[in-house]
Amino acid sequence: MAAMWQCQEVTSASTAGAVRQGSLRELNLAVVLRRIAAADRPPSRAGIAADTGLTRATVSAVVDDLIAGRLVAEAEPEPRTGAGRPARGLVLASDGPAGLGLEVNVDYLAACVVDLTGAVRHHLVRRADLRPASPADALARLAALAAEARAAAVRDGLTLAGAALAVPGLVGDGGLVRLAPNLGWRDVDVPALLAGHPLAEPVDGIPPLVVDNEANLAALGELYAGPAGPRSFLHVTGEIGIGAGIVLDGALYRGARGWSGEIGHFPVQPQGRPCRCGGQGCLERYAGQEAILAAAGLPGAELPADTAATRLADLAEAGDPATLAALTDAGTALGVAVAGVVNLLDLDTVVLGGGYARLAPWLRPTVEAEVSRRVLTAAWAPVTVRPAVLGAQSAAVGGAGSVVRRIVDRPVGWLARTT
Amino acid sequence: MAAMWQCQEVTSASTAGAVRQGSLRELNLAVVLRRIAAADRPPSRAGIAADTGLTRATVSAVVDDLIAGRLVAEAEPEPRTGAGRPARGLVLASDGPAGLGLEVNVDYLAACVVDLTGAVRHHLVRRADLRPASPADALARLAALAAEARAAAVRDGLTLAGAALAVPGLVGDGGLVRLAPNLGWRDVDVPALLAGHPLAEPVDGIPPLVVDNEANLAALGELYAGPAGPRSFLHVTGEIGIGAGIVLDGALYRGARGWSGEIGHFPVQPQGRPCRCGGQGCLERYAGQEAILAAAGLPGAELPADTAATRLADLAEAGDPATLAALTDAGTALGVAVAGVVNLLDLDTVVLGGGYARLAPWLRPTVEAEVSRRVLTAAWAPVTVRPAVLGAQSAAVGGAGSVVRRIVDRPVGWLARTT
DNA sequence: CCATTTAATTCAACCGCTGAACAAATCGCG
DNA sequence: CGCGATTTGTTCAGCGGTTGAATTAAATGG
Repeated sequence: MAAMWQCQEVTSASTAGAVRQGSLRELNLAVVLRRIAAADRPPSRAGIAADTGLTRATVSAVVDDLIAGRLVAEAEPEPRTGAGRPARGLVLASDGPAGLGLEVNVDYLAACVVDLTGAVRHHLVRRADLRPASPADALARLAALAAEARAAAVRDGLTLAGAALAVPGLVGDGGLVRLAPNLGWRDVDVPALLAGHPLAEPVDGIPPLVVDNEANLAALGELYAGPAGPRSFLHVTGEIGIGAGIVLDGALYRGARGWSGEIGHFPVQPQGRPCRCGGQGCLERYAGQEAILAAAGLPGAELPADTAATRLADLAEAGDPATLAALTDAGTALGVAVAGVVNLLDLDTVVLGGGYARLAPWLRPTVEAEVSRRVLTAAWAPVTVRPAVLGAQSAAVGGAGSVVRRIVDRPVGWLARTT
Repeated sequence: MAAMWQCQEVTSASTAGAVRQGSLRELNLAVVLRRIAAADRPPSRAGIAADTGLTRATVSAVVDDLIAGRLVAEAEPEPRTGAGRPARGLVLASDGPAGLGLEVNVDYLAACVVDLTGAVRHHLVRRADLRPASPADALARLAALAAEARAAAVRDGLTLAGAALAVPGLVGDGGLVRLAPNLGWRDVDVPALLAGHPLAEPVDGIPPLVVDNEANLAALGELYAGPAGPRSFLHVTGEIGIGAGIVLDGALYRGARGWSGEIGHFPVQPQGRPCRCGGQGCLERYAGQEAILAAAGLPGAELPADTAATRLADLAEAGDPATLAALTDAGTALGVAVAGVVNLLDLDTVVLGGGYARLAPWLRPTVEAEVSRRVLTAAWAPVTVRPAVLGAQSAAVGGAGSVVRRIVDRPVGWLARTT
């Protein structure tokens, strides 16, 4: 029950559980819907039947359910192909359920609405320094922004099916934020602080809000962004701390306790600079925002993350030698860590996100150099290093995407709700 | 098709594929069989029904199929509990299918037979220096050993359902060993070299032999060894090279291309000793067998892995200061790497296997020290470091276990074969 | 205009789960 | 010793959902 507050993908109902009579329909609804979602052009019922091995009769029945539940729509203009009755293309509905993605960060609040097709329908950002604000105050402001986004979604005829909140910190069970150092949060019980707000009112016993680490949700955002993207990759988010979202075989890997991705404390210099974690030579001390700013000769200012990346990028573009050197050093440290991870996990793609997305032009060459030097299999299996396509805002989009993805993976949950 | 040669677990038939009418039975056979396999005492039909949510009638029908297929047997002596008709306990059959595990290593060949219950029924080891032998010669000797093991299994009334071969190197598709440096193998096509031998003759289109990396299979061995063991752990195999098998959520993680686990080139000292991989300061150069032997003042002898670990253990037990210092240094380097991995993947257990199993008494304290110092969450989520329960021979046992595990995960494959 | 082709629907048949009733086996209690 | 209580396992009619073939729908091409 507590785990429900944590965002988690539904891989398959049958992995562990028994398969009852009704599960048959439940599973086939998911199979057909996933096929429609994954197709690059609107597939026909007959095509789905041929691909999946189901009968055309079954697919028709399943599709009828999906259309009745506003998850699928028929695409009117179908591409002509040859002789025979023309197929009627099936697409994900763009007026059915949608997901609400929220983000609290050091210097902004964000809310976005993503529909079933993955399109970002609305995106609201409020810039504000949230460090002085209390958690209750920050969440109240976030709730107001969420209400605004919800109103916009309703105007579009969308129904919000749930929400996901991205937080820059460790999240435990029950939506409890154990520690968000840069926000100054510790043991903040988000659902309790939102009590009374619609976001916190369970519908059918399912809380509409999940709370998750921003690096995890940002990685999901990248995963959903490209339909044909890599299925295993590392998404590194560079802010004051450095976090990583790990996607393996198309699923976010959370770790035994949900605390995976702490790449910031990867030892890049075991006898090096001491770190607040108690170790020495952690990546964060070489490629974290503060380290880069310091090396670039900028005052150890309390710059918001976004501003810091922009400032560094401006200086780098202007050719400032200190900044360029700082970025080279940071890229080298990052490359050492990334190479270690790639050696261990055999990933083919590394995504630079958060502040790193903006700095990718300068970080990428050094990271790639370290990777190709240190990764054993790099010679005959190249590793791609690229900036995040969603940029710094991918956490909110990824959160919203995770909501709709859950519907695609288990449509029965949504269908049971409406009927 | 090529992937068939690679050992891979079957998570669930429905994860991707459609669910047809017959899949219902297929899935429920797996559900019931898994439940019997995972139970700590022989469960009854009624108990399984209560646990899974299936009807007693359904469970009975499914169990009948399983018994007819020699996968399950009724345990005669059932523990008395109270009033009511006594339950008839169900156990995995110990006279049905079995798996054959094979291993080629630098200084020995091994074959073992594991039955459905996970019991090691036979275990044959031939010590021999295989580096001078050609791959064809080594495989011929292995085939002879396999035939011996098969004969022993047949005498027990067991039916070999497949075989898995553990190799200390990178394995590609189609059973091709791309590189096994310590054996001196390069691009060795195992199925081709075994042509004509029963091991290489496909049955029902399924090749009976899969080839896999020894670190991967050893990790699987540890996974299967403890029924209540950890579901996510790192299994580090210390030999001349250092490999790791990564088990996440109860499944072996292979990486995007099947080459995960190269922890030997984790950068523990980025500006440190150059490594044959082209990088610098790789773990292998500090905690590999050669490095430890050199630090202990032993000649850079071409010792077999097993002998080297034994020699070092003997010296350490005798209190030899150079050896103790060497093991401390190696443990520190290993601990740095392990801490990095645990930070990244949030694992709760690290298993020391291969040669490290023998050296665990001396390595463990330093590894644990580095882990607790460097792992962020170590304070409130302890990490267990322990030697492999199967010791150095876990790869063959794990390979055999993976064969029977595949049957438990998808019993239809076996049942369809016999009927 | 009609044969051809492909898409989607309809419908009887069938597979396998469901639920309840029934038979089997043991314990408790008088 | 006998009988009710209790739990296990089986039998069987019922039913949900897929199957496969026949049918209708809608377009192309000669």
